[in-house]
This record gives sequence, C-alpha cells and structure tokens, in this order.
Amino acid sequence: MEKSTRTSTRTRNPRGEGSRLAAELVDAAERLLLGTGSADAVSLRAITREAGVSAPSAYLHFPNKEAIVGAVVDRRFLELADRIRAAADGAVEPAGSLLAGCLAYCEFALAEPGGYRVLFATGMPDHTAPSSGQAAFSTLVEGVAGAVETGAAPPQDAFRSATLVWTGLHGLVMLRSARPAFPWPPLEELVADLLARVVGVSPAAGGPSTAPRS
Amino acid sequence: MEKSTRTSTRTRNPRGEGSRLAAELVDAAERLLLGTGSADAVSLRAITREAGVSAPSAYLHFPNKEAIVGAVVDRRFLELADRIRAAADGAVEPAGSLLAGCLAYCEFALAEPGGYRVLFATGMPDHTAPSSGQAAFSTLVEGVAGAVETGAAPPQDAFRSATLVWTGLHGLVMLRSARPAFPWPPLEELVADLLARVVGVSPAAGGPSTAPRS
DNA sequence: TGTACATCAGTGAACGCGCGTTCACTGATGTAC
DNA sequence: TGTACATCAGTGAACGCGCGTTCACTGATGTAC
Repeated sequence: MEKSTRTSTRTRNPRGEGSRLAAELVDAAERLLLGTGSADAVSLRAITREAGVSAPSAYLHFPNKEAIVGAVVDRRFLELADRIRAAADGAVEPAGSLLAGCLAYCEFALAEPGGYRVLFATGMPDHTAPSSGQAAFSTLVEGVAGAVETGAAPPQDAFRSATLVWTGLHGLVMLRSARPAFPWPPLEELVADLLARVVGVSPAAGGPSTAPRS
Repeated sequence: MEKSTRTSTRTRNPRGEGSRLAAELVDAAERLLLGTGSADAVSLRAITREAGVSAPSAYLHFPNKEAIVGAVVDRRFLELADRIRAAADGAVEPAGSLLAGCLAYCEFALAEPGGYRVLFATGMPDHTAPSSGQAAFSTLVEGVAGAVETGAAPPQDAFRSATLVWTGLHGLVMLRSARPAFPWPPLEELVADLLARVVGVSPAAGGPSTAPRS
C-alpha cells in the first residue's frame, strides 16, 4: 500500500490538552479508511502509527478500535448531510434543488469511494442508522415533496419515491466504483434520468430525457 | 462466529483423484464467504480447516487464497445468471418475465447477503467482470427490449433502462442488508414499482402502482 | 523562593494468537521387471 | 509371484509478521506549602 505521510517527530500535547489526541486518531483513521473502505482492513496499530503515536495511546481515549471507526462514520455522515443540504440550498427551484442534492450525494461517494463504502458496511456495532443518516434521507423526502408542491412533479408518495431514489443512487455509486470498466453514461445525465423516471420531474432544467413516454 | 460443521476425520482421495480436493476447498471457501461476504475476512487457514485438511494442502491446487475466492465468485455468478434465466423463462409474457428475473436477482442477493456482496467487492484481482456477470446483464437488456416489443412498455433505450434497473436492484438489496431497521416496503411491491417507474411497464400483472402519473 | 508531590500525556516491553508460505517428510498405491 | 521403485495425496514443523490488549513505567508540568 502507499506510504504514510506522517513524520515520526510528534510533540506531546500540552497539559490539559490530551484529548486532542482523540481527534488526531480519528483524523488518522479517516485517512486510512478513505483508502480501504473497510473497518477491519484498518488495524488499530495502523491508526496509531498514522497518528505518530504508540499503540497503547489509543486506549487513553477509546475503549477499542470500533469506537474510533465509529467516530469516523459519524463525522462522514455529518459531512454528507451538510454537502447535500448545501447543494440543495444553492438551487433556485425545488426540482433543481432535488437534482443538486442527488448529485452532491453521488459526488461525495465517488470522490472517496472508501469513505462512502464504510458508511454502509455491515458489521458496524449496531451503529446502524446514525441520526445524520436519517437527516440526509429526510432531506431527500422533502426534496421530492417540494418538487410535487410546485408542480414540477406529479402527486406521489414522497417516502416511497425517496426510497427508490436513495437505493438508485446507492446502487449507482457502488457499482460505478466496483465496475469501472462498465460503459457508464455521464453521471449528471444518469442521475437526471433517474429522477425523471422515478420521481417524474420534468427534465426542463437539463438536456432531453431518454425516459419512456418522452 | 459459528462453529464449523466439518468433522475432523477425512479420508484422503484415491489415487488420481487428488483434484477433488480443489473442489472441496472451493466448497469450503463458499461456505465461509456466505457468512462474511468479504474475501479478506476469510483466511486460507480457515478454508483448509473448514475442508478438514492441513493448510499447505491448498498449495497443491491453488497458487494462493485469491485463486480460491475467485473460483467461488465465478461459481456464484454462474448460479446467479442461471437463477435469473430460469425465473424469466418461467413467466408467460415479457413484462412478467422481466419482473420475475428481477425478483430472482433480489432473492439470490437477500438469501445469502455475504454470497452476493463478495461478487461486487472491490479489491478482487482485476477479475472485475466475469462473462457470466455480463450474461446476466444481457438478460436484463433483453428483458426490457422484450417488454417494449410486445407493447408492455413504451419505446426506450433498453441499455440505458437496464442500467438503471440494475443499479436500482443493487442498491435495493445492498441497503436492505445493511439497514434492516429501515421501514422497507415489501420486496415484490418495491421491485414492481421500480420497473413501473424506470421501464414504464404497465402494472397490470401486479397490484396498483404508486408511481407518478398513476 | 524552594521543594515535595500530584497529575498528566504518552511509552516500551511483553502476552498469546492467527496469518501466509516454505520445506522436507510420510505412507499408501500403482507399475516394471 | 515377489520385490524394488515411482508416483501421488497430503502432513507437521517452522519461518517471520502484525495483530489487540495489558502492564508497569517515564518524564514533563503544574500546585501546595
């Protein structure tokens, strides 16, 4: 694998600031997880090595490795929810907002596949649905409802539609990472097409749609 | 984890039949992979242990662990393609055939989540797209085309539609495994809904659809 | 101002373990003569 | 028919390694008197 970029000279934290190491360990774990996407491909010793610290130091702040990985997952879910909301808020009308949020989701996942994969890896200690994950899904439900309210999409069960959009986006980004040789259409085009077909938003903002009934 | 069901008494293969062990090792690896879904959570020693054989025996038939796992992946892709085709052939008209194939795909994935996950895990040695995987996708493209031909679905780009169906199904089964606490609608209902929205097949065969424009 | 002490951040050595892989081997069975 | 040999399936011991976790410790810095 790639060499660590950490230097071996680390000065200990000043008195009373020992908890800074906790954050440094989470940073280090995140760096490693971005590369692997698998919690058990990253060892506690690798994390402390990456942080420039001895292995037992981790126990000063965390009960075990899972706790560090869990902190990374929490942080990345928050980051994901923020990016979606920021992208959605940047668009002018609800349909564009929904598309922008979905694209932000995909870009987050594709920029660091390992950092996305770890969010949905099985075997996480019953940490299964952090509130930021639920928040991101709620944003999606609201996005669909908003498009319906303004007439950009026909009336529908927003929860059901959001579920299909979520699973569609997840499958899209996971398979794009896993099968780079597949002849994938451009991301924006495919996501817009997905929204046109699943939610029924009129493709006015984007290019022509290849959806059925067009 | 669960205890192995293997007994410790194994009689060696008769002369000239040594290659049977190769198959036994693939069987053992498959059994273990069904439980974990991760190639590197299953050690070579665990595989030989499960097969009731000493660790070096694996080298009589395989150059390394990846080769054994690769054989399991090949076998399961063939199995998946067979199940899809069998289900699709059992339906009377194209639209029902498409739905049946998609349901078979989901059932294969959900019956043994680990056995499905390993098919699309990253880090497989450039084994990325076995021909049986492509065959399964071709079946899907043909399924869409068949529904269009009989008028069960409107004219469309079958490759594009198949891509969205595949990614939709993949996301569906992966998230269902990873987030069992999410309030998932029944599988058949969700898959039928996905096909109604993405491909535009009329939901005549199933119950009422909640798709937009309904 | 000086000194003893408490607190704090972090370490080094050690534990037992399972790993992938190598090597020389064992013992059963078939074959040549 | 008997015997020496070749082949074959599989093993046991050993290698060096990285792992998670424990324990007693070190040495710097603040505080009480």
